[in-house]
Amino acid sequence: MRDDVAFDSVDVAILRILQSDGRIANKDLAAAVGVAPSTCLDRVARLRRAGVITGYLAEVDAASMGRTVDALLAVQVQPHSRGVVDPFVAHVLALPETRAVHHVTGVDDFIVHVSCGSTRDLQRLVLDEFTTRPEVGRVQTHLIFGSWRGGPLLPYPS
Amino acid sequence: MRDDVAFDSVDVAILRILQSDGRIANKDLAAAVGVAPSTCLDRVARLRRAGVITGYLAEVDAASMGRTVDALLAVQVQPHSRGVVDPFVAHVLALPETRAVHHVTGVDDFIVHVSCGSTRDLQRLVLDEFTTRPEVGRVQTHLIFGSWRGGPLLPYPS
DNA sequence: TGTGAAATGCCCGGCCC
DNA sequence: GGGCCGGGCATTTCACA
Repeated sequence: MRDDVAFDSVDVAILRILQSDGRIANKDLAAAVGVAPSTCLDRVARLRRAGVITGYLAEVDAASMGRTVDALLAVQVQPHSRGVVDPFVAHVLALPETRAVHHVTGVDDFIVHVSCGSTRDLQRLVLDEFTTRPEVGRVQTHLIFGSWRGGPLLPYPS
Repeated sequence: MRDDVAFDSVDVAILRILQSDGRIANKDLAAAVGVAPSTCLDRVARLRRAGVITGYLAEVDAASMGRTVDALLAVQVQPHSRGVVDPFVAHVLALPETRAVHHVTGVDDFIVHVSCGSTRDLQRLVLDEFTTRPEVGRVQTHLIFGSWRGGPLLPYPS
């Protein structure tokens, strides 16, 4: 990012491991990538400072949080101007059900990923928080049967 | 998950903080939620064992990895049977550009989030890895202008 | 919840490429 | 000279009472 330096094989190995285990001990990470612990610590700190690693976070099981119904909402917004788009995004991000918002090209303007407790909660969410808003046109609800995460993000082309 | 025990305010506070800083020192986490470090450590281990916390991971800046073009691909698959769906998902998950796959209801069967290096790479990806496959029907490409993540996942209803 | 031993993180030096 | 390696101390973790 700030440092547009190329990554060597050690950096790539570090990035791969840290994306699947963000809490691995530096000692173990160093052993896994084949450098001394002090060197490994320096590499990780460098990647962090350069903005390549943006943060660390715990992943939480949605079902444990009472979220059994996931959906993608395809939303049309009118007019498609900044004065309307920015408040809409802010409103959606403030909802406790919102997992992610994507501003996209195509017939629909936004794809919103939400997690609800039931289909009834989902219905309430769509009716009370989306279709009631004046800037919101059509809302198409796509229930999610299942989701999978891709592999770690590595330098492109791989 | 396995332990369907209710969360108290300390658990919720822990889960909120860990979802934005997965590498916080146990000592600091304990101070932030207002319990002794030993107690806090036990709480976190309990949440981990119960399957509420599923893991920890580092977040990586997509631009640093050379991914400047994100898109959502809406894919129709025929026939919509397990014998076709499972290999399709496996194929998509094996692509280095794939960030996430959602199996959804509606006109389209899958929404695939991909990160490419350029629009040219995106074109290649769609043509070589999706539309060439016999089970894949229409593929609609929605470029992503911008994305936002929702807040931490907390017990529902909040 | 508080304490203590073991382990870890991390700053420091010198060294080699 | 920039990055890599090993030593030493402060900090943290984690089992125990």
